[in-house]
Amino acid sequence: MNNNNNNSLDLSDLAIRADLADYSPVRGCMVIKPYGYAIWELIQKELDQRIKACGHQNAYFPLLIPESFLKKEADHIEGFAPECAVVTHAGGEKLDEPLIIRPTSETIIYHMFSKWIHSWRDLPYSVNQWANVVRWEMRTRLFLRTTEFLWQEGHTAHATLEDADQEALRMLDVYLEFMRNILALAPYTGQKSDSERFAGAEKTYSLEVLLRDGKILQAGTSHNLGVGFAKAFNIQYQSKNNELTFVNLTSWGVSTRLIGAIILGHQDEKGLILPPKVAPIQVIIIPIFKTEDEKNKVMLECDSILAELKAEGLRVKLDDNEQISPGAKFHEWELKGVPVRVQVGPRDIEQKTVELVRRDKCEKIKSVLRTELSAKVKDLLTESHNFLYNRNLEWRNQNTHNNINSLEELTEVLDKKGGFANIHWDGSAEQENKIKEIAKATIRVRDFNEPKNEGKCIISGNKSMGKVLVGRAY
RNA sequence: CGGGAUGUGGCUCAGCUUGGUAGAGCGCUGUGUUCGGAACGCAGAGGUCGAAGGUUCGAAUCCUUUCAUCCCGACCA
Repeated sequence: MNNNNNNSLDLSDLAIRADLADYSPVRGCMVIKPYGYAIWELIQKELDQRIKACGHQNAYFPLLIPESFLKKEADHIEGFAPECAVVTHAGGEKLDEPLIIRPTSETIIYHMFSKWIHSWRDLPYSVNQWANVVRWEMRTRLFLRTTEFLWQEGHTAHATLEDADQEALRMLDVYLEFMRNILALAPYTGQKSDSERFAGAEKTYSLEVLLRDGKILQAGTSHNLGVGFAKAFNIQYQSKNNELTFVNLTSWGVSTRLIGAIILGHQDEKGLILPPKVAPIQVIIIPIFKTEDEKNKVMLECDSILAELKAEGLRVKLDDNEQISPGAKFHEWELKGVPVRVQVGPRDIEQKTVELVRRDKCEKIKSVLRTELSAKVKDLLTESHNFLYNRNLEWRNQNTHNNINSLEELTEVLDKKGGFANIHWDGSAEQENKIKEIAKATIRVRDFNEPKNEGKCIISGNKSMGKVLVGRAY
């Protein structure tokens, strides 16, 4: 209601002004508008290819889950019960058993797995689904935490815990490659602490992105579920030596939160900066003219540019709205984060050139020869991706603080600089709680690339088996 | 669920203290001049002031109740 500040880092305001989404009449829910949904479709397309390349096929499981299913795995129900939306009435009558609107689909999928998996020959078994889920979160934020959100959840079953672990790590790697090469983001990857683990999992791995405002976003997770769910849902197979054995499961997912990661990971004071590979419009063409004669010439040129860039396979749009001035269009398309802008005016027609502007650096490239346009635009898109990725990587590295030796220092550095603190922690829940309560931060992950050097916990002074990344997250 | 704030044309808000029957900017419609970084003129359309009740000759304004939203915490992809 009262978004009257000009803080460019205000996500809700930006998402709405850039026309990605709007609030819905239901608290915490959002309407994803065409421009925002187009980003999601591009994310889906790229990720879906990668998931399928791993041998996982798509399927679809129902939205409604019997309440009793959630209760079968003790940790799972404990973790999810408070945030479930429950259907108690249907067809004008009270239901014998309430139905849960899925907050995630482990239970229904594993119920089906128990019917489908019988032999060691069935393993590994896997399925992925693109779906919506509902979690009644207390506080919501557009794209980062909405009551209903869209995601992809993959589920696999394996003979051994090691196989499951390998799969969970493989899918984490898929996400990492995707985030680097498609979203131009450089997350840390690693393992979660026990308290941050998914409800019902043995191990949870995650990707943690540093945003422009110094806060951290968990952008995706991959879980090794062990045999917990298999026991709860009785998923057993006959091994080669004819023994009934529980399977080891994994689940992994990323959501529309990735759009939040893109917005907050790349934005600047002018608005959105979309990574070229998921930009619904990669190139916007702006015609500039005064007279009718100029208009004819300029529009003819713009049409030819549009056709040429389309033929190159680029996502291009010609902004031929004559009601607003070119200057107004510059601002609008900058707000919307279009990576490359092509400006064509009478001067260009005369000189057989165009003017290019790249969004990431807001840099003008004047007098590009018309004949070199396509090549130059493609170069710019590649450069822009690299620029955004490197900026995010450097931002993360510069804001990873390694020399912190006390809880006070931890709090101070997070207050002043944000980012990640890489600290020794003794592994106890007691010290972890102090980090939460005093430094107002959480243990994000134990970074895979951090050498496992012994040290002393910065709080207790007890022995630490390696550093963990701590920070303030959304 | 605690703490804070706000509900007035599509959007951002003024008006409320000190009641007299609603205003600005932006946007929108039409039109003319503009157009290389957010153009301007003219003419228009659009509001039971979140809801209910009360006080009053009279309520956007005062009182009571209620609903909703946003921001800060606890919870989470």
